[in-house]
Amino acid sequence: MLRELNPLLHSELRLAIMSILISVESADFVYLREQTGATAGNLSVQIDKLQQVGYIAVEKGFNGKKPRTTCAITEQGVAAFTEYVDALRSYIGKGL
Amino acid sequence: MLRELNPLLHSELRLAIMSILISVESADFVYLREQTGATAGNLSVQIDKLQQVGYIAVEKGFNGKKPRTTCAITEQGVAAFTEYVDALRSYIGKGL
DNA sequence: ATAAAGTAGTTTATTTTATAAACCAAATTT
DNA sequence: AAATTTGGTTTATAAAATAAACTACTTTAT
Repeated sequence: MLRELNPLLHSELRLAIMSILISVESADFVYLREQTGATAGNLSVQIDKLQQVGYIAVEKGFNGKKPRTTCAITEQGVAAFTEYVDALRSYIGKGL
Repeated sequence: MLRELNPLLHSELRLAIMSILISVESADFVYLREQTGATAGNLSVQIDKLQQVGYIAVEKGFNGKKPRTTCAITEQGVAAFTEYVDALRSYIGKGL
């Protein structure tokens, strides 16, 4: 009846990152920090985790002279996110 | 855009407890343990937390000679749960 | 009657996670 | 050239989740 919630996605910040990336092709570190309101440290850690499990792809390059970290969701990430959302349904019912 | 998720409800087990209690008038400890698959220790702790913030009411009585802990969601709990679900929508899109 | 096992939990300890604080390197501003 | 800002990472601390151990009975078997 109640499905299991992927603990990697069941975290406000990681969920926010995924939620943004699923609708946006790609986003850089600064944009994600602004949109989520997270501290840079926390964001850095959580991006790392999502990358390590293959839910997002991270590219480090430069924007002129400034470092620039760009993130994009992967196929695996889309699948995991979709399943997470589906599992959530078992908790919150249709009516709500 | 992305709403904040009540951290008290953003926990798989506490969410499960609330999800069950919102549709059931009342449920006892054993039923909750069975339905959630949680260990008794974890369940005990999380029930305590939900009670301390007033989201559920806990009654300790006896069923014959056996101790019996009964839980029910409160009005506050319903409100909090409803708002949590609403906030979730900002992360997962219309699909829900 | 008593030892063994089961029920219904709570408390304490351990592990995991999240968050914040401190730091680094380079670029920009004053 | 000092101070500040940008774009992060690393390390330390706080908070959570989980498991293990324990309490206090009750039931069953011997």
